[in-house]
Amino acid sequence: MIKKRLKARLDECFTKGVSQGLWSADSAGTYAVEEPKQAAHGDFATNMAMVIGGREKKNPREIAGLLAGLMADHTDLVGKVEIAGPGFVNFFIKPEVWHSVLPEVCGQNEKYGLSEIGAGCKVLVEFVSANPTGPLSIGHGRQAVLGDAIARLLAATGHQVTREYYYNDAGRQMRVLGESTRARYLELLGLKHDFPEDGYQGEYIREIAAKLVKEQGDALKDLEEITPFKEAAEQAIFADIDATLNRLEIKFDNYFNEHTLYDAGLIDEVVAALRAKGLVYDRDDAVWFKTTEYGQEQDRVIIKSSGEPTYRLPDIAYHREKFKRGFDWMVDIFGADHIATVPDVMAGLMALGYDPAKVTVVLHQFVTLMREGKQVKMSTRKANFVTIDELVDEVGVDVVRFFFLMRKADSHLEFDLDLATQQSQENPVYYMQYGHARLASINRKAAEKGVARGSLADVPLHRLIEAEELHLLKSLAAWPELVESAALNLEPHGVIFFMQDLAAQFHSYYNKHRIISDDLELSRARLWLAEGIRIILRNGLNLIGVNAPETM
RNA sequence: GCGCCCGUAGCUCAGCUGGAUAGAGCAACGGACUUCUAAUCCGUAGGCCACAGGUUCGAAUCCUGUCGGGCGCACCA
Repeated sequence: MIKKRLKARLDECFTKGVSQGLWSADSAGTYAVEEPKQAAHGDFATNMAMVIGGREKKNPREIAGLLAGLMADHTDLVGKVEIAGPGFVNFFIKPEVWHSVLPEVCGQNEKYGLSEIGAGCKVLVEFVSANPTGPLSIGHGRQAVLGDAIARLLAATGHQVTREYYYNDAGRQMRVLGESTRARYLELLGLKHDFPEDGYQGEYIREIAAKLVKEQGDALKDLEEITPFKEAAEQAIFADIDATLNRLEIKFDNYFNEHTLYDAGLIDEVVAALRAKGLVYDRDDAVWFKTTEYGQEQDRVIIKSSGEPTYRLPDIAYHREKFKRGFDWMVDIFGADHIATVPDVMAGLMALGYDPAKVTVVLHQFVTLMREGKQVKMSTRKANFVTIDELVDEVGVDVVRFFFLMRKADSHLEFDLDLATQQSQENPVYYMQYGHARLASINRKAAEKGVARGSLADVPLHRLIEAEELHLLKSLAAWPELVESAALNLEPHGVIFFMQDLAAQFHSYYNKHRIISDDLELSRARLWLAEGIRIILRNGLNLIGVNAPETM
């Protein structure tokens, strides 16, 4: 928030410099305000002089001098300006400016950090999208939490967010599911049965079959039709998935069934549209899409010789629907194993005249579960399959959410079960939660001792002069910008790193300085600072869907 | 063979829209609880940012190549 204010002043100076003929307008928008790593280099710095110098073949340090002169008009914000190194201009913000962030933070409270940069932007976040063939896996879990956090971030920045789950309850997978269920059903009745070659072997199928036996007895034993089995399985599995998502506090606004695309004739429409553009042809009884026109190595089949579409066609049709439904931005969260589908969908959209730049695909890499230093093997169809539900049973919702969000999506995620189950110092989740609990405890203590924070207007915030205090205030001021950048870049892990740093600063400060002391005025100022920190920790934890406990 | 992702401290990872002396947690070692929650803090140690070139005032960050790891490359999804 202070950074933005400084940037605005800098832009003013830049324009003034242009009108005074000090430099040309060419460098507009190319310079940046950044936070130097070294405290000695000021609160903020700009590379403007070096950028201009480079472009206009002028001495950067001279430009820096001119800029520093122009900044002399802004002493209300900047206390000291220094020219350093190759032409950096360093700014030292006045302490009272840092003090002024506290009323904003505390005044806005729950709303501090929210913004409207996404106002008017309708965005669709598609995630999980697992077909109902079994419980959610660890990989689905990462995707669910990631998608949910991204949706929360986008909503926090004013976007109009729709969360959607896309699934298909037809097709081969589901047929095998039905057959697997029937086989277990017959098995339970002690009848002859053939378990499908590639059937689903999980225990959950037996449970579904057992329920069928309980409810219907042997009434289904002579049925040729697998539909009742399939439907029973689908219903039970979806209920299960839903329950798991609920535990993780994840809700969807809409479930989009692939089937509706067929029913509405939209699949045929897409084929016809592509064919009309000459981008589709028939060969070997199949229908091919000329993806080579869009830079791919080979054309792809969109309708098999059997007459069934491949996954590409409905995927394209589905994304076309997203556009037609009026979304300005479409975010797809996919596992890394779905990389191959992305170029096909993009090509399809381009062919249909839509702008693929409006679709952002977030690919997340795989999760490796570690226990006692060794990798836990996860085979989808076999016995040692680990579900997200089991993981939640073992470590709890907060830890699962936090661990899944700790890494950027691009990184392989190593989930250390030993670390996650530690209810102690090593576990990073508790570090932040403990910070919040500690702050809440300070408030209780203050009340107990009869030390009221008082009205913010009357509190002598200028008493906050310790380096740690100013640094904390600076972090509080940076929160809204952090949320914005995490949202626009679809990177929830940024929130976690920020909060970890804030919690660390607070813990350190707490150990070094007393908040409640005999100095009543100072105590009040510090209590307000503490409240500001607590507000951000709580808002941040809410943003990633982790509890902010009052006590621990 | 082709495409995408990754390679940073012993381990797990930030930093990557180029900026000044590369960071955190864990593990190791040494300290701090009569005072607001020690699930905390302070200190020590730990680095050819995989490698080699290139771009420029300046590269962990951008480009090219090499090596290593993961994931894909169906008329499966």
